[in-house]
Amino acid sequence: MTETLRERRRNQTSRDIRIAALELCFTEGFDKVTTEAISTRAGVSPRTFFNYFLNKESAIISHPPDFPPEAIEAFVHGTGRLLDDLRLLMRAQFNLLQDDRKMIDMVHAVIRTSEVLRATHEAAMRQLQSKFTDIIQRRLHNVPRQQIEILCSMILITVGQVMTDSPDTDNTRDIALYVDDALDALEQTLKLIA
Amino acid sequence: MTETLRERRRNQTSRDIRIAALELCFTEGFDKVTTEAISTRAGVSPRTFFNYFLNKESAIISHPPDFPPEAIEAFVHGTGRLLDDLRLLMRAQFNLLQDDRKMIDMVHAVIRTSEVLRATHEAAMRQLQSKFTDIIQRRLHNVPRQQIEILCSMILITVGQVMTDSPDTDNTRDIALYVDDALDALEQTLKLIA
DNA sequence: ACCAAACTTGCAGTCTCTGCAAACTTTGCG
DNA sequence: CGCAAAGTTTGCAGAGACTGCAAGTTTGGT
Repeated sequence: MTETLRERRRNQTSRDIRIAALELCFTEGFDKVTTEAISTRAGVSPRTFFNYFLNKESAIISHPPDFPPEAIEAFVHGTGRLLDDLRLLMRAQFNLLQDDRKMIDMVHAVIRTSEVLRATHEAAMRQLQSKFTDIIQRRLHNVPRQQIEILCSMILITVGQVMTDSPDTDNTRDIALYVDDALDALEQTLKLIA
Repeated sequence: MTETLRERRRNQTSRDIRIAALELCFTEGFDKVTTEAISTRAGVSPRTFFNYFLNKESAIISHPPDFPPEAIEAFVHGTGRLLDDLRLLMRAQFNLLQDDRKMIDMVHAVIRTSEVLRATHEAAMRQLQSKFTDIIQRRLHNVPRQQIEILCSMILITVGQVMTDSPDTDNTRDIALYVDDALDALEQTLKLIA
């Protein structure tokens, strides 16, 4: 088998805690929910909560998946317009999220209930950004890293803004459409400045 | 007189705490310093610390000053290239910081010692950003707010990146030069995409 | 069935932060 | 000056996040 019993248990407990946290925070707001309440609902001791998560925030915010390797290669060796190829790369990434769509929307709703949580979310995004920067750098060897960092910030900020601003999702939309909205908004903005 | 005794005392205590916090965190790192240590060094009780500051972070991070009104008007009714006029506006804002130059550099150094602090700093920047957006919106009535928000994010992110990335300051440089560096980097980046 | 490694739990303790009430200070006023 | 109102400081008790430790339980391999 691919997973030992121990691993399955561990994943299950982790999921239990995450879901307990998400459901509680969705109704009560992040700040009103104690780690004790989460642990109880998840059926573990408060101490165990901290064996799984570094802090209350990380039970809600999880790291986004990596970019799919084949999409990375396609981008790095791509020959299209930079923004168009970026769009493809990001769609590939977003498609990985399709399955957790419902959870992701809940997480975004919960993020709106707390400044701390928002900050944690942004920290997670920064990690994504650093991977993102590395990838773009591979395509644009000769461009100074600082500029690429700025470019990445611009893109991720825009995606974030679109995802939290957009009126409550109808949930039927393809999640990758966020990427399109964001990049369109970005292109409009660029015209503004030029 | 312009300030009553009470007000002067209050300002002085606030400054005492801020300085105690900054000095301690500069040498020990934000996470190693307790609110008790800060209070003791500032010569007040731990309870008083929280009468002055909402939390440990806010003793380090303070809100940036508002944009000077005359600079705002100049920008709103300006006729130059958007980015050039923005540059003037931001320089005017940065010039207000000139006096606290030394403290600001320390704050930036301390921010690097803690994720939490960085997050708090970004939250403060977000507030600036919202004022910034309002100002630009006044000049560009007909542009959708979302695009202006993106524009502001881009600029503030770039400034932040320049300020934290730039090799340790020589402290003699005009602080407003950060604005120039940032906007130059931004313009370079835009060329990349076009 | 048995042992070692992995996991869970309780407990005691540190730290941030809040509410409350008692003591003290400043201020405005007669 | 002297006194009341308003503003401030402080101590104390307590909630809640989080850690280290040690004792107990479960699992995986032999």
